[in-house]
Amino acid sequence: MSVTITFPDGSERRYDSDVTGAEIAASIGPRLAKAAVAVKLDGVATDLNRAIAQDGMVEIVTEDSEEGRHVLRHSAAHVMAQAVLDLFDGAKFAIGPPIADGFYYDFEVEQPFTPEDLERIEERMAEIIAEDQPFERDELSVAEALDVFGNQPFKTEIIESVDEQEGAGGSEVSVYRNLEFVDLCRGPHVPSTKRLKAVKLMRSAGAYWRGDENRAQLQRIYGTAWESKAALAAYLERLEEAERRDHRKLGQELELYSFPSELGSGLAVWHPKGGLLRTIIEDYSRRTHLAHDYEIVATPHVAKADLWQQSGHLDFYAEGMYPGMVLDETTEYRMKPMNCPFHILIFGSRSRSYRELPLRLFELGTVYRYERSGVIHGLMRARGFTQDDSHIFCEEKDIAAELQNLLDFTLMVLRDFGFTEFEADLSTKDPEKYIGSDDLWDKAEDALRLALETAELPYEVAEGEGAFYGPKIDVHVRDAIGRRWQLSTLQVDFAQPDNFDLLYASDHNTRERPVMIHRALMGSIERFVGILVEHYAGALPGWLAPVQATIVPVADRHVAYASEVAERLHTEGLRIDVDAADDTVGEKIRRAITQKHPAVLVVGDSDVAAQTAGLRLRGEDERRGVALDEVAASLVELCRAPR
RNA sequence: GCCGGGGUAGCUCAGUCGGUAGAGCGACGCACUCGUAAUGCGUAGGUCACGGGUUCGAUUCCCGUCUCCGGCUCCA
Repeated sequence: MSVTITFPDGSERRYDSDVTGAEIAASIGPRLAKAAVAVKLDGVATDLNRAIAQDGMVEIVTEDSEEGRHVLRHSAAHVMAQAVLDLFDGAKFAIGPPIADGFYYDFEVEQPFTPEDLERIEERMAEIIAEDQPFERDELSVAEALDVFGNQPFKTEIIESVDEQEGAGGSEVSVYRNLEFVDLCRGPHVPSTKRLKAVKLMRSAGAYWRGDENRAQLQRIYGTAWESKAALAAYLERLEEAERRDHRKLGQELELYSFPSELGSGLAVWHPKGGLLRTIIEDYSRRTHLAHDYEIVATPHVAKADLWQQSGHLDFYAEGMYPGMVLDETTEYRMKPMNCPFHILIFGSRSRSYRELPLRLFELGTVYRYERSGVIHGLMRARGFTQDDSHIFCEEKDIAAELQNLLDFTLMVLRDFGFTEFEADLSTKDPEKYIGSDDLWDKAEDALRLALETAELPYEVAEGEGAFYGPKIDVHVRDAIGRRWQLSTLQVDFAQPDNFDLLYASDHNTRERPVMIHRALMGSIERFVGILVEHYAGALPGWLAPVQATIVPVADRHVAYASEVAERLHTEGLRIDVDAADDTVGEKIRRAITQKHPAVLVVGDSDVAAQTAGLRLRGEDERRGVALDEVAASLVELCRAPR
């Protein structure tokens, strides 16, 4: 008997029946055999040592692919559990999947793991790996499995719930053994533990069983595993790079903002340089909105609780709001967690005509949300922040055109700030929970889809993930080190116009309900600044840099000339500092560079004589003796705002 | 909110097995007047997060609060 195997390139080979993936890989080449960690048979990943009994498509999964690393990490998770069960008597193990860049395993143990425990576990894992223990697959009946895992309550629960993800499907469950250690698992795994060449434990943390905070709190250990020591080192370097870019650290070093504990958690103060950066961004936001036919409004930070009752926020969102302030023992006020009700009141302040629509109200609106203490993270997740928020009131027939324009506007803004890679999520109707007619939903979803396709934006549909009041698009960007951030959100809302009984007079003089679009492009100014700082590692482009150039006088006698040069450049609208401190030239240059200023000018005797300066642009070598006009032209070009 | 780990000078950190503390950088002063990523010397600067307890004595041990970090959960 023989089987015909088809490869991804379309070629075919015949093998003896019951050939294994390992043998197929070996028949193709020794390098492939060495790199193989699993095999995909008709798209389903399985172990290298399983016999293939029928014709099919075969793809060898190698350790340097994402799928291959997945296998490595899954196997590493087993080895970690094995080590923990070896070292900690009575430890119960729960689940241990591969995740992006690593893996984890959850345990129930007497005491939380200490850093020293992690070292011991890592050492034990190294021993297990060195022993080259084979991973062997076995299929057990439910009864057998319950017997094997009799003293493991989490495993028992998985078996009883017949969780296919964890290897328990139908009447059989699959398990993997290496030596005495056995775990429920769907596989596949590497053939033996020695294939794990670069494994490192990262940290431990609390986590809930099944992610449910009402259930047992387990101890999770995170680890990472890679195909080689070099790949592991590169990953650790990436983590360090992310740490170097941390906007909380850079914000302090560059004197942009801080979080005084006297204010309370999640509340930032903006120092002069950060305040300037913010102002530049806000000015950009206002002028581009005005240019796109938005009208700027302003609204207060508090409002009567009744308003939030009417908008529904107090029913659905009370936990996220600051508590009430009762005035005169009768009236309760709340900090605003959103701007929409205010904009709605402006719309409803008088009768509206179809001639005014779409009516686009824009506000840099500062809102306050009582985020749970554990989730606060610098500017990324704060309790007070300013949205570049707008509510667009339009006729049903205009939704498509409006969304189209809006998405174009959104991408323009994101590109202006230097982002080039975008991905979107389209969240659609949850058939269980929605308001508004199916027809309206279909129209809105079609309009969102069309807008995405016209903009050639790659997107994924999140089926049923829309809010009950309408579908939405979220736009994500990739930053300089490949991280994904959600920035913009465009939401269609069929509910609030109803809640507030908004009407306009149509061209037939009938009263019609407008459709509302909520949208924020940067999302929150605070968070946007945080993301920019991390994206640029603090080295902001010229137009955003609070100080665009520092002038360094070589000696005291050059300070006057330095000030003249600064004056000259100020007239071009440039933001220039003169560093007249009593330090060496080297020290002042170092200071300007570590402060990430886009340009440094050095002026000495020869520059005074020739009306020139030494010009050193970020990342470039210095040019000596550049004429001031050329310096000015060069800096103006470097610091030009996108619009 | 939950689990774990922290909070010592402006910053980064060391230290005190319970007897009220130290470095580097920064700041300030003096000298130097200097041409490309740290000039030298000196000085000041601390309720050891806050409140309570134990103790002859607490920055150190215990409890509580605030706050930060890493996760979990959450982000209408």
